[in-house]
Amino acid sequence: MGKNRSAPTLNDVAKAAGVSTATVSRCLNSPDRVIEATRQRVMQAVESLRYTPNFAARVMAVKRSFTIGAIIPTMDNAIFARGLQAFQDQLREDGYTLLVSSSAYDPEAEREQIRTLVARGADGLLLIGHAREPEIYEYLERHQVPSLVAWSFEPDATKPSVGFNNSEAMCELARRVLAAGHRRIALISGITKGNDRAQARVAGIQQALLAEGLAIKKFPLIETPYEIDKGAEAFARLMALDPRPTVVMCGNDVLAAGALREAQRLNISVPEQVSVTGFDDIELAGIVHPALTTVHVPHREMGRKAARELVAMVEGRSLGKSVCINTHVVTRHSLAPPPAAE
Amino acid sequence: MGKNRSAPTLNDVAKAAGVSTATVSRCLNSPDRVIEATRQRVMQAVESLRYTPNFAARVMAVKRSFTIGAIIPTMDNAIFARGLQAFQDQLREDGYTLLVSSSAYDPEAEREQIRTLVARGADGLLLIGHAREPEIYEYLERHQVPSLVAWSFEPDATKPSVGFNNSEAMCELARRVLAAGHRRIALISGITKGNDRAQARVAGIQQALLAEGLAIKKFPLIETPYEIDKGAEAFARLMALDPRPTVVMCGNDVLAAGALREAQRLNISVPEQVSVTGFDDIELAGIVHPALTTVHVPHREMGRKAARELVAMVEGRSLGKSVCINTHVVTRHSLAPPPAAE
DNA sequence: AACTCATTTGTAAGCGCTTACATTGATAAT
DNA sequence: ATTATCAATGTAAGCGCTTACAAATGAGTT
Repeated sequence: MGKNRSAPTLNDVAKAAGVSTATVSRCLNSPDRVIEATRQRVMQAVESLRYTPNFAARVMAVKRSFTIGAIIPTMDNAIFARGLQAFQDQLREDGYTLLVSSSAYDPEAEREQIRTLVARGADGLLLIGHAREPEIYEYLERHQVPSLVAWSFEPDATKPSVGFNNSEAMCELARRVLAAGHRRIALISGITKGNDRAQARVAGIQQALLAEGLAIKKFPLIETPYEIDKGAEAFARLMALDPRPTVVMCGNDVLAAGALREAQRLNISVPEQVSVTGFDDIELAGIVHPALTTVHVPHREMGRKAARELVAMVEGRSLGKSVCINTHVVTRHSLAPPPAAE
Repeated sequence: MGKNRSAPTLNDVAKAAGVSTATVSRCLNSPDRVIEATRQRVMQAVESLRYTPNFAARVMAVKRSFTIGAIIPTMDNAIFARGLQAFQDQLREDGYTLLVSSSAYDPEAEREQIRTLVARGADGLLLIGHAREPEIYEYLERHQVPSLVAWSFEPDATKPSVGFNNSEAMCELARRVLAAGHRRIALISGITKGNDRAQARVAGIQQALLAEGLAIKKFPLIETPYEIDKGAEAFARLMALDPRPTVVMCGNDVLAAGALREAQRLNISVPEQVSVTGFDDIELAGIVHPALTTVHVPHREMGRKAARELVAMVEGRSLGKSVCINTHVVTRHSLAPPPAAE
């Protein structure tokens, strides 16, 4: 019959089933508003034509996409993977699809991606961290796209957030470090510019120091991208310092893993000679040698809760409630008292 | 002025600039088909209204979405992250957006996702591995969506593929293992059902054994999901065997990392008492202790090349050419000759 | 029997954009 | 002066779907 080679449309199905397009649409979207007999006929046509509704057309018609966008700094390492997976799982349960893109920690790229996602009709957006040009929030406002911040908890910020208190978490870890007897602390932080999580973690350490009323007002601090090799490099530099720090706290587990690798290369034994700590408690933390003492972040819980809240916002059931996720220090083997010799 | 609260449309811009919608559209899509003066006026209107074109509308009008979909088995660990990142980077360079979703190694879920992506108007699809119901390929055919397989290379398969020869790669590694003197080999494989990569890797080992003309026709084999804990578990079971294997080859680095962790817990020293090998050479491989002897897969290269080829297919410049990516064994410390004592 | 009301289905408008085609006005060629 | 040509812009159809509203049908009420 020289059938048209292109994909079947609602119209084709309607013709095949001998009904109107409206009826077909109803069969697909609210089956109970159509009588059993016709529904069967329509469904059969759908089957035999292998019809798949055109999403763009649907979006245009209903002005909803059932899509949530997420812009994460990177997909390259595992930091965001677990939380995002949970986010997606919960979203799917609620009937939404996740669109992910990564900004490579570049604010300009992030802006671009936000625009793209909005243009694509995302019903809501998940953003990582609060630090962002106000203009972006304005844009989101104007386009009426609900958005939520994760990986950070700041109830007073512009946007609601589902996350954890980075500074407090790190502060707690620092307290343990101090309690172990360390006084010469060094820090390998992620790049703090435009990254409120990294900033807060540094601040957390300062806070702990202050609280102890110690004379230590400053400590060696290296900022570097969240990459294993960078962590290794930074560690080497720190070890060249005189006096050498007795503990190297790291902005996350990836940096810590790098530090550990370098320690091994330099024949510096951890934790006997130098202690190392991480942050995140990703899988890596339990695998490296020695296993990392780090801050455990319940990423999955965070992901799920963020999804629930964002969906509630999208569906108009919430105006955006912030949720604080509790972290805790997990003690493994990379932190021990400093060497006795002074 | 009681401005409409909803997002501005092409029409709004047109009015604001005092031109027709066609002209605005041209300014945005083919600026040279419009005179400088009007363009400026239009662009200004775009700016001041903070206009973002509606993607769905555009897709409907041009029947192209400049979107590529990818369905990967999991985002939960790093196996696919690097390659996918490279895939995305190259795609962006060519003006396409990537939509990722994960199937959790579930064929049914994958089918679902494929339909979703097609409905969303993906111009092309990236699939992992060849093993798949023919019905799916039929569906893709019917919807005229070009698709490409990655992480596997099989020039004779239904779909073109950009990947590597899993069986040959593993065979080469097995040869090294044999050359080191091992005869009691055990394998921790991923689940082979519906996973041609896992199957091929097992086959590669069998091949190596056969080629050596050895009497070893079978070897202990445990299939388990690609998770660290599962790798650890499997390793423990293998160590309980009598006679105990002198080497445990693993289906990928994640399983190997688990094996290593368990070895440490059991106080079995690697490689002195038992050797362990991985596959993939993800970052993890260099960090664990001892560092893994494994198969290096140039994931980034694969990602980029897959993107290039798929875009070429989408743009009608190619009918689908398969590309083989070369892997090589990287020698680190987890593989050594078996203990001398027999 | 006449009427009301609910249920099922159909009709057609409209979502925001692109683009084939029509129109306009200016310049060049005759 | 007249006409052909071309560049810049406008007009309007249509992409595939949903849904407000209308129409038709049938059951229950009085």
